[in-house]
Amino acid sequence: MLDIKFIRENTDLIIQNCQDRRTKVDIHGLLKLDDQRKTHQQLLDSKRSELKSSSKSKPTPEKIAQLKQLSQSIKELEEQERQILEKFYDQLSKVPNLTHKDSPIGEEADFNVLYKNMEPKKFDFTPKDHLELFESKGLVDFKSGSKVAGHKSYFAKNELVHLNNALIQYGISVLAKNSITDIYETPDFALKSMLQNAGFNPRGDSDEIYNIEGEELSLIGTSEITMLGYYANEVVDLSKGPKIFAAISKCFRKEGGSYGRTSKGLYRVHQFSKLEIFAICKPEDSEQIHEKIKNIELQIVDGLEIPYQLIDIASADLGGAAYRKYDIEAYMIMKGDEQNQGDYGEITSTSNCLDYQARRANIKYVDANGKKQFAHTLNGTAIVTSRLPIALAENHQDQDGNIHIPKALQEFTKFKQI
RNA sequence: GGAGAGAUGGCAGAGUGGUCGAAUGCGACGGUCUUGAAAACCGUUAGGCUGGCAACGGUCUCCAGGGUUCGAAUCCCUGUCUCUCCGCCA
Repeated sequence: MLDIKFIRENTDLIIQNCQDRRTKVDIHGLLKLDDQRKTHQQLLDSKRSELKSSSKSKPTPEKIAQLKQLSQSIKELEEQERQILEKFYDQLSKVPNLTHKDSPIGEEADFNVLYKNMEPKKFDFTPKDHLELFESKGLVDFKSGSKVAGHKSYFAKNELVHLNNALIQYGISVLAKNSITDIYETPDFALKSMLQNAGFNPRGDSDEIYNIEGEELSLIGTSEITMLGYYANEVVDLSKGPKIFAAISKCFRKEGGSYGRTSKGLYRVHQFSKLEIFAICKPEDSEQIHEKIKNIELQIVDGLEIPYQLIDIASADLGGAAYRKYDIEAYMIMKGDEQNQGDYGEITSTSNCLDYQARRANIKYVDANGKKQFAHTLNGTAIVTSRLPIALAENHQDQDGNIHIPKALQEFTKFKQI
């Protein structure tokens, strides 16, 4: 969330930003709630003060009757305060983060293409999509997956399992080359309050999040949640530089209502594994670290020899927390239509959230003046199973339906092709 | 899963109904002393919200949420976590 004082002092900017982000929030209403909150607090404080000063020693019986009344009115005021605060924070948390000056303003499709590594291969045969390729080799089984775990679940088998493991190991090795050696395996579920810290809403009818019945727990959609939680309410020591981690977890997503060609096969599934990059840093370092994470992602995908485009996400598609977001989209046959052989589909995403998440999760560091300040947080995908195998299979297939394993991956698996 | 014990400031650890945001010790920081350091001594040492130009105030926070009471770190209930014992288990 943003600082209410900042919103007050930059109201026009915030209102414009909400428009750019296609987010409907009543900023003037929010400021009124803030006024209400303050006035109410002053009233409550003065009542409390009165009661407190009378409670320092035993009062006379006549006095007690008065104090009872006072105490009662405080309870009523406290109840009102709860309601005001609930409304206030509900509204405040809807205000999206600021937007980087270079992020394109516009709808989801208005992203900027920053870089393309190569032209997609022109196949001199009709290329298959990953589902055909994997199913023909018996490497993926959606039928059994659905039987066991419902729609869109699957069993990965044999070479695909080895490929997934090799990808993770490959990702870890690239991170290590970039001096990211701290690696955490996180819980795959977390308290709902932790999801909210990260800007997810596990309450109500979520289309995205699996809640665990009878528990205050949800399955995580990304280890960003657990990593943020790890540092929630902590003062992080950044005196020796930023904290940059790798985190491994399963990711669970409901993906409510997504059917059809563009989410075919492994593209949109309920469960996958992810090697994530997560960073906490001082405000002055976050842009540079964002570039660094982006470059690591490029290295990873370069090594896989997959055609891709790097895009700067447009304002309407940034979500609530990101200040700037880069996605890498790989060329995929499955994304094609009658006109095009294939098209680009997201495989990684890295966000700079500034102090938006840290403010809610209360993650601080000590600045040069010894003052505690909110840190900046960033995250980015290193490796994601399911989507990377799509890109590998569809771009490295031959006429016989074999999939060639790129050289960089061969170090981590015995297969040269599958 | 059962039985018991516990959760207090950066850390350790007092505090079982009123003047307690909280003794004491350690650590940290500042100062005196010293050529410098150590020791000793003196002092400072939570965060949020909020009022005020400021000086300086108000209030909240002793795991969390409820409750009892004129008044709660202290009493009651629920939950979370930690430890010990038993059970079960990879």
